[in-house]
Amino acid sequence: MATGKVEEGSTKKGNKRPTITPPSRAAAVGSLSMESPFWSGGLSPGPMTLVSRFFSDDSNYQSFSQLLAGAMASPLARPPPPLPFSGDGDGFEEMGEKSFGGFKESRPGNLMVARPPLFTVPPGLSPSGLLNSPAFFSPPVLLILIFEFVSDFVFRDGCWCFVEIPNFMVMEMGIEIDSLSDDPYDITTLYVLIIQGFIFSPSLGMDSHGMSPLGESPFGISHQQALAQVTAQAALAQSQMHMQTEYQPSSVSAPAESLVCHQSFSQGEASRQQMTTSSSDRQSSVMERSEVSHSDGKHLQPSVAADKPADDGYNWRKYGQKPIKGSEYPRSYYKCTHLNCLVKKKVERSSEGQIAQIIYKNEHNHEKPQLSRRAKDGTDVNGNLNSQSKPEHVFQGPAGNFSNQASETVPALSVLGSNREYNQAAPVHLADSSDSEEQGHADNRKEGDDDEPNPKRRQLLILQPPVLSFNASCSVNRSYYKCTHAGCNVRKHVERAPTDPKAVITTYEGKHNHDVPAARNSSHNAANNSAPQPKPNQLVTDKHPLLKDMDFGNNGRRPVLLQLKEEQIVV
DNA sequence: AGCCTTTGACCAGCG
DNA sequence: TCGCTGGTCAAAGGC
Repeated sequence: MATGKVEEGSTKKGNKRPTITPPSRAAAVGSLSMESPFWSGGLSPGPMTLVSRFFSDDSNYQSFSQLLAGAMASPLARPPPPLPFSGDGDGFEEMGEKSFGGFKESRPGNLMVARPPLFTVPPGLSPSGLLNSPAFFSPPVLLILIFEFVSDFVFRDGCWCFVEIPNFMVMEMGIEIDSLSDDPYDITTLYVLIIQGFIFSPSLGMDSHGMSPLGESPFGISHQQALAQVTAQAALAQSQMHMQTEYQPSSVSAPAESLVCHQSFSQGEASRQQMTTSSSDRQSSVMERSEVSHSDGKHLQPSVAADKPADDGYNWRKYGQKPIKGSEYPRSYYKCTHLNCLVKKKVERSSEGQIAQIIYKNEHNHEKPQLSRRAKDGTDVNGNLNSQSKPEHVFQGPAGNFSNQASETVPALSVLGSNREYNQAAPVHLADSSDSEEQGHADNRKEGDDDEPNPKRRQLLILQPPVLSFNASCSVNRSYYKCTHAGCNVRKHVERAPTDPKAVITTYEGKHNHDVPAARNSSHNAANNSAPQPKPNQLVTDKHPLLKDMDFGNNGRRPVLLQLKEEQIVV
């Protein structure tokens, strides 16, 4: 595949870190054509291929939207889904036909870059080069940018600009481009594949093996590797949901606490980054929330590479570690710090430093510690019911399965993260999977005693992009809304962020199948400034502490919120 | 001061 | 019995 090559750069520690060289213009030009090798062989390109194309410097193919356009125009493409909502004149309410690279594609009429860039890359630096920077983009930041606004890069006015594209297009692309089913999980997978291509490849690329069917990705990470990571993340989220079943209406989605929370990055590295003011601020706002510090140059790796295993809500004390043959990462042994609790867990990491497996022994004989006090004194103050870990829970990464077995296999990734393992455990909550802070943010939801995860909830968990879960403490101020439109099952879950009473985490479930009730638009919108146009099954964080300093240029154009009926649930 | 991590040593099981 | 590996202990040091 001639999309680009991976070069090696050196890190501060002397480790080689791949850098990305954008593919040649010639290679990218043809990508616009349906007859191009991009689509040749009847095989649709994988996400990494898309990403590589996306990073092309070719002026004729510089927009991610165009990639999407190509996907939309694929003969395999399904008809675009009906717009779930009408916009606010911002360009989502209309579908039009535009021509890109000589073919027509169906896309919103005003999808073109019409507003100031939301994110700007300094001139002379392409997104690929930008992402090559050790910590320019912390995963959470980029994920937020992408998931929150489903954005797009275009080269404009000498800068790479981060602009907005409709969410549904990406979803559609996810289905068509990668020949994935219309299973939302697959869609999510694609999401993350793409994003991970942006974010994680430079570090993961240190391991050059792993050729995807499409060839080695220009990011040094194979499709399978990325998929494995995504799978693991989703599985982790699922497992955590399973293990931490809360008192929560089954129909209400739960934040995927663990997914990205395991994403780790170096705060110190971040602080050294020289970037545009806006981006810097945005990043720092997130970085400050992350306790993860990777001074070893692995900052760009998935959170799972963090020193601490994914947060599971309990406090652990490491009591030993053993070197593993063939791996530079030792196996770590942890004990639950709760008095008389015999639960232990061992954490094994892959050759890349990712958590490959977490094995639990015994059951907790206590409630899950509550975040705020737990981190301080280790006291379990949880007044909530909690479920017990099954004896011998086995959390596995990419190779694991999600089934509930005697040896339960659950995703180790995140991520996420000690909260550095938004397998806070990766939030996508942005916490890191460390047992302190992240746990502090970790969900303190009550664990249920039903061993069988609610199917719907599981689906929602997977559906949610592993990005915006903040391990909110949901024990208080947990409000639920339901769209009152006949036949519309969209629900909204609003909860306050644990760290900032002004911050609200809004989770949408479902997709509106109707237009916005015009009469309600203005008033409701005014009353709910935290009501972005809901994206299907997407976690939307409104003025969350992690985002409050982030100005995405979305002011004044927030989509109106559909009428929702509040379902106050008192726990 | 308390908690945690690190790390070397010890012990047990297994081939 | 020996060597290897897994699991644990406990002292030392850091935060």
